[in-house]
Amino acid sequence: MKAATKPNAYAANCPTRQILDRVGDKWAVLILLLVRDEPMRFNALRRAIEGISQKMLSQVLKSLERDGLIRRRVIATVPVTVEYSITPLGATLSTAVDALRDWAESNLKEVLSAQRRYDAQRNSMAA
Amino acid sequence: MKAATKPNAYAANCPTRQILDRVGDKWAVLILLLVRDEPMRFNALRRAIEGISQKMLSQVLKSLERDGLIRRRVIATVPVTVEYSITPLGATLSTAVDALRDWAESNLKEVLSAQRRYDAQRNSMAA
DNA sequence: CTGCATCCCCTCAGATACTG
DNA sequence: CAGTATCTGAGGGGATGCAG
Repeated sequence: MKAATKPNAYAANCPTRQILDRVGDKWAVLILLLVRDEPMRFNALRRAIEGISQKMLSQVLKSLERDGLIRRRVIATVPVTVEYSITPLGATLSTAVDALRDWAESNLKEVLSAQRRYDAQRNSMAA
Repeated sequence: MKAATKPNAYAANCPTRQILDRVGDKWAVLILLLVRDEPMRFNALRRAIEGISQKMLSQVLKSLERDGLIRRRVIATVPVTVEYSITPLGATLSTAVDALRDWAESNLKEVLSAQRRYDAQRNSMAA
């Protein structure tokens, strides 16, 4: 069809966008950062991440495993134990995510004040 | 209630999560990277980003402006011209986003092959 | 303990039509 | 050109109950 010499991130079909979407997932990034520090069990993750439902957790874990970012290891105990850990691939991604989180923590105040300024502006308009 | 000494990104109320969510937005990042290269007009953005609706574009532009990441400049021509450009704050964020996009482009193949492996595994199970 | 299946709500985003 | 307003469907995600 078209011989794109380099990926166009703005095209709908661009696979890079798939990755970006995954990173944008509400929970995926949090899970990634948690299991990077140490392998974690299902319910440990559930407790660690405030507000996540069991359905979402299991769903996101599955897709992260599918993408090769985390590893699922079943230990045949009674009852069964399942441990999630990060893969080398996932570790490289988490580095990029770190940069993002750092930015967020560093610039949070500035963003919040920009929001206040914007809202104040709008309110004075309305009045 | 609790005297958190440092922000807990896993807590529901953590404002850092707000930022992460914004970055995870399907369109926001694309817009940010586009206007960073050069100031762009509304319809130029619309054309550049395949698949975005005019409603979403206007909505995302507004929230990016609210966050202080882009700047909206109205030029009093007939008909009116509106130009969107990146702010210094937005530029620093876009740097972190670059790292992410680079990761995506570098590791896309590996992710896709991990997905294929995972799916093959599941199919053989089913059979 | 670690999940899957179901129900169900409610938001998000696309389509369409209209305005300054 | 640069938006806003309204309607509507699709689906993301929570709650609950059951299973290996």
